[in-house]
Amino acid sequence: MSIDVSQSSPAAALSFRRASRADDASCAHCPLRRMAHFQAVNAAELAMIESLKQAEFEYDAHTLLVQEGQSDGPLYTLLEGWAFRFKTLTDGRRQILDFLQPGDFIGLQQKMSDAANHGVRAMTAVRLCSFARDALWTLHREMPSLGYDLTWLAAHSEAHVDENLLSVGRRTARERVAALLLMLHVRAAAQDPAAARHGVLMPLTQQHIADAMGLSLVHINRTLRQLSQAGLYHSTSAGHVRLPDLAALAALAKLRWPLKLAPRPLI
Amino acid sequence: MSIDVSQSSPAAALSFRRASRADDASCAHCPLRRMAHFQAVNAAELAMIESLKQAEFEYDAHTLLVQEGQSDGPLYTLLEGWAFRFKTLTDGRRQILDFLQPGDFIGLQQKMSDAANHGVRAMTAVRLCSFARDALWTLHREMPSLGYDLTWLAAHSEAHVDENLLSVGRRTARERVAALLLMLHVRAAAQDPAAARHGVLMPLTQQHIADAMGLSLVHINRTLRQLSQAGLYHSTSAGHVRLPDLAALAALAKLRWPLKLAPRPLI
DNA sequence: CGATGTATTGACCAGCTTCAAGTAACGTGG
DNA sequence: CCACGTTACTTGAAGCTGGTCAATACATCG
Repeated sequence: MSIDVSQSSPAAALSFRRASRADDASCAHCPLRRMAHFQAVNAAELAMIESLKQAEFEYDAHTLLVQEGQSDGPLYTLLEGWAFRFKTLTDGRRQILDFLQPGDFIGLQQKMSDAANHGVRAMTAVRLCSFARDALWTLHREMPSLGYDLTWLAAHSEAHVDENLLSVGRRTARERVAALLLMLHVRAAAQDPAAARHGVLMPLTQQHIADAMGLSLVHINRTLRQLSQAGLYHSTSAGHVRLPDLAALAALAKLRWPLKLAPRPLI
Repeated sequence: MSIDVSQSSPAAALSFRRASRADDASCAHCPLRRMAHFQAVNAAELAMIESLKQAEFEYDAHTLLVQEGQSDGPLYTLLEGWAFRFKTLTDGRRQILDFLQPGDFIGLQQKMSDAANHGVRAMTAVRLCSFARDALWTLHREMPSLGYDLTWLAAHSEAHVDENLLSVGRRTARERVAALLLMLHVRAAAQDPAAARHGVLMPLTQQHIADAMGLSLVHINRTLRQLSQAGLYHSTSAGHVRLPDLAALAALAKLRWPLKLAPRPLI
């Protein structure tokens, strides 16, 4: 059983720092927008996004970005680093719902109800772009194309959770780990296709994998070892992961393959 | 292991019939709109919805409404009956993602990508309201308040999957069944608060519960029996379910309680 | 140089699956 | 009206997947 105690840990509570708005924080020069992985925007859309942007923040790894049950939580776009969404049971058992990578929107689901029904925690140091509280409605009203993008993001966020639910509900431990590594690898590689040849940076601990796949830490360890011995998984230091045979992993995971990612809207 | 063979079953393939547009199928008189459970719309919004509505269809129980991988699938609002969304592995194992009740939107996620990444199957006879293929973009463009509602629906659909993922990943069999029954009961009761005193109509088979909670049919049977003997669950004939002590079930399921449902937008 | 977080491995066992068989309810056609 | 097919539900027995407990190794870091 995995218990989430980090909320009450003083280290986690104190481990954040803020950065005021950087000098060149304009959305036009946002490095994410240069990636082919993200959809292009026109000038009007860019101006609208810019006008709703409030500031950039930086937080340390392990910072709690959104608390479960929090009302009137923040609205962010993740610019740098990884985070995860999670839910806990009343006795503390934690389930990771999905992992967030640069470009992902934080707080959309929560703004649609009176309180957040999941928490969000940074896995690495993160850089965030924060938006005005009423940005969602403003986007819809003033710029329907961006409102449409919000629906797109919500739908695709659900698709990630759908895939994880399929894994946790119907895949064996080996299949789950293979599927998760594969999905994260594809998403991470899409952000930097060139560098992905030699492996991809995936700042996961085995505890993260366990909490995402509904398994115990011990069993994840044994399963990773199996995959490693089968030559399907190789992890170097500092979270650098190489998956030498993606197709074999996909077959093992009973995953439809190949997987092609559509360009994402970026708000 | 649960294998989904029903796609290839001739009974399922032939078991649908269509109904042409009914005489009084205007949205203004839609019985769903009279429920307090759904948000009110103004005249302009109602006219917009009406203009995008194409026809009403009726299908028999077990009909496949959306096929996994289908491109250019339909866009429906479920008016009557229950359905479920599901995904399958390449070897046929099936996971139910969530259950759809009247008022739920079908096809939103699928329209946001080039192909449906999940299937939808009717559990009972269903009545559906179908919309034009480009209705999503039209709604966003012409009536931002309804575009916002679409985002709302997508976000809340994800919340259901989140809850199921928490169950499947971190709850024991007893807790999972308790949580599922409770969530479905609350949603069903919201549709007809008056009738809910004496139990609620839930057209679930034990196989559905098994496929939704990632357990085997046999184990669901034993678990339901336990709950029944504990006096927490009572099922009469024809899928009428009574949960005598909701708070006790919630405590058993480690679910935050009470659960209040916000009024849903209805498109 | 302890302190802390992460990874690793062994031993034991329990929750759940699988296999198997049988009952019950219902509709359909002879 | 009964025989039959179909679907849903029930129960027992055996065994496997993965959990729990425990101990150790290893790294980083203030």
